[in-house]
Amino acid sequence: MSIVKHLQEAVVDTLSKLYNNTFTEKDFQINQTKTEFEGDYTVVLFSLVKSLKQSPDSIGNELGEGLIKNHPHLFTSFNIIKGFLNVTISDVYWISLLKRNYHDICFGKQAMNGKKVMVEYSSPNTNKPLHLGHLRNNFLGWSVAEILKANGYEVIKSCIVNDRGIHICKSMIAWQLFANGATPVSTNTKGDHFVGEYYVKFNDEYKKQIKELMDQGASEADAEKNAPIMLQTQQMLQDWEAGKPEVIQLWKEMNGWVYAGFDVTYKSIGSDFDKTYYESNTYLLGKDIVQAGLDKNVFYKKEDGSVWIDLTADGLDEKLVLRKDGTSVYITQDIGLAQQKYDQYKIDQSIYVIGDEQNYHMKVLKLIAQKLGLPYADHIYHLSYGMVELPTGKMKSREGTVVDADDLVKEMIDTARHHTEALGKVKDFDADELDALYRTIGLGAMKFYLLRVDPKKKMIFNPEDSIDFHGFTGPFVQYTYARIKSILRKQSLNNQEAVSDALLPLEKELMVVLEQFPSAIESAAAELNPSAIANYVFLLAKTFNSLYTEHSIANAETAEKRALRLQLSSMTANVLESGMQLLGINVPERM
RNA sequence: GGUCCGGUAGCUCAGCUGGAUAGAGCAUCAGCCUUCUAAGCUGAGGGUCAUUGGUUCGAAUCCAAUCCGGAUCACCA
Repeated sequence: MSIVKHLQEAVVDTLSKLYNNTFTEKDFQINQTKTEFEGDYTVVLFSLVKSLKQSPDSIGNELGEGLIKNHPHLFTSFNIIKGFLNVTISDVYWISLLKRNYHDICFGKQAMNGKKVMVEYSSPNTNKPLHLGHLRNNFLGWSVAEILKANGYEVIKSCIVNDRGIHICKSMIAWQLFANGATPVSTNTKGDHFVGEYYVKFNDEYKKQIKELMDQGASEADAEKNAPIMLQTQQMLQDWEAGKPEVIQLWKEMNGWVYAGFDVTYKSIGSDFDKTYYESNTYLLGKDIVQAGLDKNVFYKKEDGSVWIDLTADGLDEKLVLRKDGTSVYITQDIGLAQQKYDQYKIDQSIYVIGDEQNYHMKVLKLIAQKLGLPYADHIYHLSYGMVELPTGKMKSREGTVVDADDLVKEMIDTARHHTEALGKVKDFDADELDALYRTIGLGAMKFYLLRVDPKKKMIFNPEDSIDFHGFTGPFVQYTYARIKSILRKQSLNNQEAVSDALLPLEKELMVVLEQFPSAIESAAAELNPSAIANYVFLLAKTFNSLYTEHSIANAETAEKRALRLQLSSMTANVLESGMQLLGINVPERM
């Protein structure tokens, strides 16, 4: 149980005894005491003033004395300043907490709770390579999965690959027109980049044709509709749906190139999935659900045969769920896929990591599921994240400002190499060890940079800041870990006399932060917010570094102090490692 | 226009279930390596928490209005 919970219970209990009434933890507030005052945690008394008809100071005195009398092992002293009751937690409490947990690499994690969650993330299109936005998505999805696991959930990571549709046909047509049979192998190009080039070529040609048609007097709308390359693409989509062998053959081949490329990228950033869905397999799902919805009068059919749902009563619009020709739309297959996920895994919760431009769509999806009375409807959760923008504005492929994932990874690893070489601390590493280290640091910096911001908010990716390895960054935390490990390699951490007379302020401060790790994991899971972990881990590293510079660990004043600080160091290293692991970031033993 | 999200230091962000003098990092300036890794530490300057009004003992935090920015409202996915 956390110290805050202990304190809440103690206050409730003491208030009840003192004032012969029932209280709950909602009747008062507990905060961490500000550093300028004496004490560890603070009970805010104002809310009690009215019901108890006493001044804050008098309540504080009675409560403070009661707390110490009833819980002498927990609290040692108190003071009251302007209506705030500052309570000091006993060193005995902190030291016994330390003793129980300093060697526990699972500190803060919950036992399995028997619940299953699916986290869907990444969800790439197979017509172009992954970019910076995908990286935010991937890191978020991975981290949220780890955070949920730490809270006792069984997690299934899934990915839906957008492998069909008009956009895929665009790359295919362009390849037919312009490639002369070139392949990734013949051009020595990574498969996803190779295909992406043809997607770009399509758009260039398309624009050219539109301009030609307009020069001949066509309206813009007509030109867009009648450009030969667009007509060819639409024909190809129909051929694909009809299963025309040579189209299917080309589609499979080009998708194969892209998958090979994605595999490399996923491997390099450490992403993987337990289950991959392909839209080419799922796009017909959901039609039977539409029929069931018609039977239940949740949906209605217009004269032309198209099927709709009226969501105007819920503040949304009328939405199409089936075209007049009977083919399904985006939302139809999403309902179908949601059903399939539930049928296959009997999941208790389904989390979708999708950008906030789809807030409306996900709202509609959930609402439709609810209206259909589907059992998983209430457990659909859209983890909506904001766009990643550049200091110059949005990324635009047209202007060539899209930050490619592979390029960025490479750049980060290169930067890590430069920094490491300049510092020259690991000259004895062999080539493999160095590669692994550069990768750990480079990826650590990148993941931390993208995860440290609240997912809901759009964020600015500043290339210069992102390769900074100082301050609020991944390498800062990694460095702190490596420093501790360096000490622990040289010092034996035998399980003895860690008792100390009194914790020094910096020792206590570190202990207080360490104690908050379980709460940090819990609230990160409740909010599905990895940035809470990033902030926590940074605070912990910073607090440790202060202690480290101020007090010697290996050469402490006494043997007891030495044991205490070694245990604090060990626990800090464990928590840093666990916390970073929740972000999908590795920590190096040396750097 | 409707709906949703955001606006906090020069920049990037915390803080938002109301609490004490609004916090970090970067950048700027001044210090600290003969001792456990200086990718570190200590300190300084830097704020009309978009604006206005309301609720209250107390508002960056809650409510309302306004201004600014973004997303979305496709028989695209």
